[in-house]
Amino acid sequence: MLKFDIKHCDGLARVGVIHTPHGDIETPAFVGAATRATVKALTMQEMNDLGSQAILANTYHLILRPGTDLIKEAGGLAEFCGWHKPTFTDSGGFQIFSLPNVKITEDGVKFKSHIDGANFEITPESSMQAQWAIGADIHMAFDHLAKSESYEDMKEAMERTHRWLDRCITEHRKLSKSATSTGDGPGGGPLLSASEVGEEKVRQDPSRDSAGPVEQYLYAVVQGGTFNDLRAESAKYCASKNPDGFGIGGVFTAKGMDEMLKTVNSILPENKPRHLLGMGQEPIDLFVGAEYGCDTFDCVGPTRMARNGSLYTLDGRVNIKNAKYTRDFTPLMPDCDCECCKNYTRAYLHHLFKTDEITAKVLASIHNEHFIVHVVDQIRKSLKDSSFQSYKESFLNRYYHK
RNA sequence: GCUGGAAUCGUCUAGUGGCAAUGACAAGAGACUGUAAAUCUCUCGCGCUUCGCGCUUCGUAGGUUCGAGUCCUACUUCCAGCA
Repeated sequence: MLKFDIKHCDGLARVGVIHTPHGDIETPAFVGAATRATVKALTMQEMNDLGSQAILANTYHLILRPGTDLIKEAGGLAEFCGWHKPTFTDSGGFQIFSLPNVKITEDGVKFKSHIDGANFEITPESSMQAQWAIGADIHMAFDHLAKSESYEDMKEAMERTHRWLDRCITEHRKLSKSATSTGDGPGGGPLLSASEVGEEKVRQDPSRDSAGPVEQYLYAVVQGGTFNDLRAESAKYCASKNPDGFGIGGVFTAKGMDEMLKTVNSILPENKPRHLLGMGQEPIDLFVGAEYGCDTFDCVGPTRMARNGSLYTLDGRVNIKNAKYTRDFTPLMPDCDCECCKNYTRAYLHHLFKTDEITAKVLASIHNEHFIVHVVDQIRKSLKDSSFQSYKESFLNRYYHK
């Protein structure tokens, strides 16, 4: 079972530590989105330097390219991409449901690769197998996203997610048993990573289904959309299955999120970590998420917006491509201690974006990722010293110009 | 000097009698939440009461025509070939 220590509580909010085979995550924490085993525009060294504690890769993308067998052969995700800290994988459910022409059956989902049109099928079982081959520390159950916001569709998606969760858990246990019974010792204990076991040993053991750590963990995913009765039902069901932790999925805006999280996180067991899937583009998402009991977050927003020239500051987002920054020789954010703000001016960033230099996206991504990671770090600190409410109020007032 | 060819929005470009005028780039602005996203959208002659209306535009000046960026004449400039 995944070890999660809670150090401090304040209402639903909590400060804790998730102990993974690749190290600890101090929570609340923002997890970098490394969909294709890379945080776009950034090296793992840069991610480490800006303070990131963990990354999340995507099973769907890695199945298509380079293929999960290749990642297994490489020694698992951490070895493959050079990130020797905690890793998550998303199941691929969310991506597949956003593709056109998907065929959903009770068994699984048939779809065409967005790259070359090749036919694929992912089932709860195959998603688990793929995630074990990738070998991240924490896996997400393969869930079903609703095709619309309607109650009927949400209910259907939630119920299928629950049935699929049962299959995910069965398959996960099977794979876990297989991993622990093939020579690497039962459990191996925390902090026993593939690299510590020894690359050669891992690579030469064809009987293992995973090249990652011997212990890998599964989060159930809570669905139910904006309907609190469905959320409650989903949280109860997921909790009853006793997974290692929980993903909260299908959330797209901070509006109404507080009530939803109150419902869900009051039901989920307190002693297991909760990951709010896909939220964190807006600082308010992180404040509300942490306040109402979420421990980790991931979001593509910070790096995507960085690549598109929209940069976070304490006074709100700045579109650095705007003409008004041509002669602005001040740092993007004077109080920021990221590599970008410490060394470069707005005018320089503006120039790099206008000339479409790769460095523009690199520096912007360093800043945005650092900003969001840092906001969550500050939330954690403020919860520890009981200054959360005042920090939240002053930050949000300034950021959203209230 | 002769003979061809060319001149259209900041730049390049489409246009062959119904046109405020095509496309690209540049420029200006906006969007982005478990990444088919280094992507996408909007504006881009001027002015308004802006799902429309008015005005002024395709080197310059005339002409033909109901109507001209498009046809004719002259001129200006540029390009190519020949002297």
